[in-house]
Amino acid sequence: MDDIINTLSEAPLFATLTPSVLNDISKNAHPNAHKKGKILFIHGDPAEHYYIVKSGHIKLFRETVDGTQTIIDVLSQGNVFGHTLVFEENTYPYSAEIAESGIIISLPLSDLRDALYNDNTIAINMLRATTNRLRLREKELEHRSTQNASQRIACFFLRHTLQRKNDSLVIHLPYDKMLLAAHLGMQPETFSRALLKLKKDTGIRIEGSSIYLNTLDRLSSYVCSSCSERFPCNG
Amino acid sequence: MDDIINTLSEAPLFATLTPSVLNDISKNAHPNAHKKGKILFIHGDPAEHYYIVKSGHIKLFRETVDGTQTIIDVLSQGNVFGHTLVFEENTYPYSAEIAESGIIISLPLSDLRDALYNDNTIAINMLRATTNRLRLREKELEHRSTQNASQRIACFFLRHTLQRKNDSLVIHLPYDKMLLAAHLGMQPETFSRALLKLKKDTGIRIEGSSIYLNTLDRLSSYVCSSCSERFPCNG
DNA sequence: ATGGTAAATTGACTTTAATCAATTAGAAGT
DNA sequence: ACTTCTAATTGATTAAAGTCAATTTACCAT
Repeated sequence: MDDIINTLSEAPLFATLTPSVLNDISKNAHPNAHKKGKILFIHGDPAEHYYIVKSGHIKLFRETVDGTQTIIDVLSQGNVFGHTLVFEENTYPYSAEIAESGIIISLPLSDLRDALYNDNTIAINMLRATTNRLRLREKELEHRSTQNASQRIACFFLRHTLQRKNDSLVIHLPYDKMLLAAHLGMQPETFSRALLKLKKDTGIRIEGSSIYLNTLDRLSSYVCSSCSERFPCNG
Repeated sequence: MDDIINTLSEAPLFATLTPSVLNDISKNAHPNAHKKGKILFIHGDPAEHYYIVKSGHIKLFRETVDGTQTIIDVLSQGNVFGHTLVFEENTYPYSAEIAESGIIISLPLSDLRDALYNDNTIAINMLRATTNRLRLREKELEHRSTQNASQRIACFFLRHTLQRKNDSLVIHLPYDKMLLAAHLGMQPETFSRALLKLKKDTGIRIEGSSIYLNTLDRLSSYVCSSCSERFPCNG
């Protein structure tokens, strides 16, 4: 149980909460091991739980009648999802599937709802987090019109290295290329060709799912020239 | 001053607030008439005010070094913007320009900040509003990959008629076609041709900036087949 | 180790939208 | 009404990504 509280308090959403509030929120938390392919919920299901990723990867997506999938997001360790459905009787606005096996903690929305109405810090934290996410989406939307396929891939690499805060210029793709392609809004074939072009244009080295960057400078000038923000951004 | 309070209370963000809180928030509100082309603030400026549109249209946008603009949103009567910068020392994440002359009310972020930390309902309202906006962006992102130019235009028409809640099947474009094209993420030339195609495909009638729809059915089956939501959606 | 399955790549081709250039239509101001 | 400037349309062409099909590669289970 301490373990769960620890995981919770690592998320910015809950970081600043008092131990007693944290306890309230997590009293009905359950960690579950899930295998790749497992569906957690489907777009339109009544929302009763929200989740925290302890390990593995989750794919949030929606699909049209004819089966075309769009990836909303791919979440990894520490990310929270489903918590925006805290209001009233709500349904999930997307489906969630385990993309890489791992442990997911589920928590009842009702507990969060209670805490939210009682404790202003939770509301403030959630507002802050949601605003950040909104900013990310706006930037993503910008990128879809100003950046080509190769640039979007390179942008992902840059953001990925910045997030990890390590000086290493080696990237190990966190999940397979098909999913990454979908996440970046392109076909696998396009991804493959765009990555090749990126290699030619910037001199990065590619070995399977390991990418070796030479310098961040080279990449950032390749990418960020067609973005409204300067490198390094808070992507 | 009553006038200002009225405008404020029409926004969902402030609708449920008590008169005394509303008063606190609006005590330093100033309505200003602005002409088309006027810049309210620029991406990167320190954020000190947020705004409510009383009339006219505001274009929120960002631009890359080479001058390419991306439209984040086009706001009209009743919309609030800039309020998400309520936290700490922040800078505007986009620029705002008057797209159609009108009256804009400016309010200091500091007043909102004070109210936000004191009154949980404001935080909750803002969270709700921001979550809705996030959902819209997610859907927009989906549309960019699943819908073609004609469908995106038709989708705009549908959402526009639904919002107005009138039975009339006549649409008067709220702002000029160049801006609408940019808002939908396409070039003016593409817009022009896509509108022509939409006319051929669905039999709508176009007279300058007036669009006459025959039925919503025809349009919605044309559009919503490549969307993950059924018509009518909450777009 | 190996056979089977899915991912990834590559090629050929099509579709869609962007771009460049020219013309026409419209609106605002004098 | 006329000038002027900008918006809107249309045409011709190019560029980018999607699609369809065929291989090759990588990985998992036995």
